Amino acid sequence: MLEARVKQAAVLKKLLDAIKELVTDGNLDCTDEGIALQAMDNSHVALVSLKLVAEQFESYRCDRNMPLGVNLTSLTKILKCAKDQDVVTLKAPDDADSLGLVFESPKEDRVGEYEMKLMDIDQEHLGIPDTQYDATITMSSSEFQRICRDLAALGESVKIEASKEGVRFSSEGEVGNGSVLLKQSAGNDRGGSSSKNKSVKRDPDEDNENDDEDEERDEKPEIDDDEGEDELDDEDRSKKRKSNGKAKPAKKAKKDDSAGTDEIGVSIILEKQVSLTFSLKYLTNFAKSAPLAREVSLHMSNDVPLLVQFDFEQGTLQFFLAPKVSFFFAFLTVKNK
Amino acid sequence: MLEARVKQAAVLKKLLDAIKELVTDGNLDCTDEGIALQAMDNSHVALVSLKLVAEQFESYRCDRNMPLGVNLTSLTKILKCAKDQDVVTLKAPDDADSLGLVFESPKEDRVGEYEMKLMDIDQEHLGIPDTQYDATITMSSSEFQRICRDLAALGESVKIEASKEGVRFSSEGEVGNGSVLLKQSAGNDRGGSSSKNKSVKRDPDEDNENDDEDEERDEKPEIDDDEGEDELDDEDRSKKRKSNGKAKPAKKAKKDDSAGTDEIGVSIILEKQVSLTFSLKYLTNFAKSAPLAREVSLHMSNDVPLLVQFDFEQGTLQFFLAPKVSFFFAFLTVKNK
DNA sequence: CCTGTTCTAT
DNA sequence: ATAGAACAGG
Repeated sequence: MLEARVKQAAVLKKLLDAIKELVTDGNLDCTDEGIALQAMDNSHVALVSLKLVAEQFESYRCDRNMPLGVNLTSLTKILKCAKDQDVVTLKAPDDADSLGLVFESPKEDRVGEYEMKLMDIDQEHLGIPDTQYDATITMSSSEFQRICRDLAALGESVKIEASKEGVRFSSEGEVGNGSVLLKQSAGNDRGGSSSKNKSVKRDPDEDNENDDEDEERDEKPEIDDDEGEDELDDEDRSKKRKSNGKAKPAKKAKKDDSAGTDEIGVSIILEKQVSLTFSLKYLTNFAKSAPLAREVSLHMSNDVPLLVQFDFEQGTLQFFLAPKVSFFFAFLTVKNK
Repeated sequence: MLEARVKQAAVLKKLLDAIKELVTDGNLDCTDEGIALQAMDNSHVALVSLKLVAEQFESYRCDRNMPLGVNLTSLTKILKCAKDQDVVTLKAPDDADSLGLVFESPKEDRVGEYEMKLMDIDQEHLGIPDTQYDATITMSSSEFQRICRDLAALGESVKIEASKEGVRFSSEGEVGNGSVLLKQSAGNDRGGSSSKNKSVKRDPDEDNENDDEDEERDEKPEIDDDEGEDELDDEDRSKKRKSNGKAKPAKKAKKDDSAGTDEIGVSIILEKQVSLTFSLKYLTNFAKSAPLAREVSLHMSNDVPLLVQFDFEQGTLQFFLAPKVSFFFAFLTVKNK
């Protein structure tokens, strides 16, 4: 059986607001590690991957793996019946054909009990390669959302160009053209923009791109001084980012944040310059996850699907989208061979 | 002639927002006691009864009884021309074929004068029995609204079950089932839940139900200790509640409110357990009156129309709705025989 | 955290 | 025109 307790209904609500327009049905894969959902979007262009880790539930118990086929529209409706600060308990017996949800007000004077019918969903479990990306941009999620909204007013697609100076989003359309250039924050220029950060994530055997890395280094020797330290930096940063979901006190997620302020800034970890074009329709949809996390990271390599990732306290939400010249399925399967 | 002065246009606006969707036309029955409106809803399923008492107007004068047939949609339009704190004066000569409305800004630097055409409406004046109910639930009007909205997302109808532990609203539908249990507030458990409260409202000659009352008493002797006191309690409480409309300072309407806080809590006065099913479409409509009053009271007896009542400073707004097994008209006429 | 307001989408 | 969602303020 499954019994998972979530402190704040708000998290689940935001999650569903974030993905319900992209995916209408999906399996909640419940294991002892947590709850995951992975699904192609309705038009099979984008991939959504959600992970809620068991440790971050208030309590979590899952005796055996079970995929719970849920209609996300229905689940959204039911979650609307919870107040933001209600404690949510998800319950499903082993042979469940329905998912139980209990919403308890903090004062415990109000209990909502709901039961949602489940459905059988044939799950093509998609292998997502743990790719290394040529460029990783970390920025304010709300700024990302704003840019997508703004540019969507102009055109259908956006070109994202990442260089070490910054990242440029540009779009063209009937009424005109537009572009937004975000400069890398000063502080991040030190910690980011160079090659060492990524080496943390990179598999040691992927050496083919190291030449590029060196090239990049040569171009900016002045920012490579504290390389050894940065490896630690990066690990540290990602930890903090994770615990940073919507918690206000943990504002200085990056210790190397430019100003001592709570501003997020833009950090670019660049292996090599990339320039990719994506459908704004999808990006704006991804950007709806902004309420979940202060930061978003965009992971890009040329001719490879974009990864848009939101790390929040309870887990991670990832969106994959093929560039307009689509290698998406090739990309997805390449890793499994 | 009629000349009635209302301190705050906001009250009238909220009133019309509350009922205009249910009733499009109706007679404003003006007497020296105040202004009343009573009408079946458009589909003749629910009954709306509004009373504005003369004493609660800033000034009130009505020389002779006159029914003013108004189209509530038109009245709503005209009231939109008033600011919330404008002083409203309703004027109608004895032979009126139109109703005059004057909106004066508090600073008296702005005067709006409007005239609305009246219509002749054949008024079947419906006798509403002053029934005693088996269960009376008092709760936050906004919570009531919330619950109706939530459950309306699941199903067409709601079952309301009142017991001394609390009240349960439940609904079933395609996507699943849901229920909300509100526990009676601790403090209210003392004042409520027993039989004596209703004796305040009951006509002395209605003795047919007293047997039931005694039976109920025998079943729960432990809560009958402070009976004599409670009669006073109830009178006191209803007075306070009435003066409580939307006035923020008068928060502790119930002196026996559980916490000393400004929370409303749930109070249940139970003669015997009831379980009734109602159309959520109508309840959500009734719940639109929430802005008028912090509290709403639900009065129920088995197989008898529900009374949903909002008491506000200037008067009372009542809604009657037959349970899904409809004895409504039988109920309405039974008292007139 | 709730209320009131505004905007948008239907 | 209305109702829901997002936002700001208290």
